[in-house]
Amino acid sequence: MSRPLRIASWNINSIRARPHLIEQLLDGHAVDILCLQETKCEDNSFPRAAMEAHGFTHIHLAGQRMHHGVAILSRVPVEPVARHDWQANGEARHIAVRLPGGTVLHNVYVPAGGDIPDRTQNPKFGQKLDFLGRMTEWSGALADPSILVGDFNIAPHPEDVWDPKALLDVVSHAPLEVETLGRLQQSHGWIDLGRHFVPRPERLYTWWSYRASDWQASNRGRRLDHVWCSPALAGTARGLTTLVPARGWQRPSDHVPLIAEFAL
DNA sequence: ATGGTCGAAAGTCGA
Repeated sequence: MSRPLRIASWNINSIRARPHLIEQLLDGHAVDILCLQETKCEDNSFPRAAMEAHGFTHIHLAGQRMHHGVAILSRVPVEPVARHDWQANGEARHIAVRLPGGTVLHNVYVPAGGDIPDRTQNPKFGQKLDFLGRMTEWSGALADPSILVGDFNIAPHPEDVWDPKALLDVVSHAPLEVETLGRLQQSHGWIDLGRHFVPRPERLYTWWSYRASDWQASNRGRRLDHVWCSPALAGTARGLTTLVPARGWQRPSDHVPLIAEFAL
């Protein structure tokens, strides 16, 4: 039997500003498929040749100027299947491909949602909830065995944040958005591989703010990035690595990569 | 402790 397929998910915070991070990830880890969020560039300025030089010859992009943007880079043949616009506003936040064998891989960048967890005071928070609501309608009708990765911008459990009390009224851990994400998870029975492999109450984070003077010493992290899979695929999941040291690399992203292994 | 730091862009804004 061939070795498991390694699928990485990473909010890179501008692909053009951080090509060195891709190099460093690939030097240390065998990645077959790389899902990126916040590429922040239009498709015609994506560093396609540099990625092809790493063997990612199958490149599928949903980018836009300045903000957002997602990409799936693959060494193995994959077929593009969808680019959902769940807000119907043109923002590039989703791309999906079909893997060999038929599993569909979805890469999503959920809206951050602004600062105040109340849609009447903060329309961005309402947009985040509505985005998740439309994802839930979509997810409830999903027939294919699927993998859903990305920056969900929500840390659902108390152990997913450094201080659950301090973050109760902070967007990313507010009860309303956590409940809304829970409905999305229930709509398909999604398996949260982060907690499948690192059960609570162990703490697990994937993001640390740039604003801390020493991210490692203060360790005020949040688990905003996720890999979910269909129940039918749970038995194929072989592991999920959260590459925490990447937060300490040169000119880092504020998010670290997740690397999931599937024996598909 | 309402600052703190990034990127894209050339103002600030979004994160």
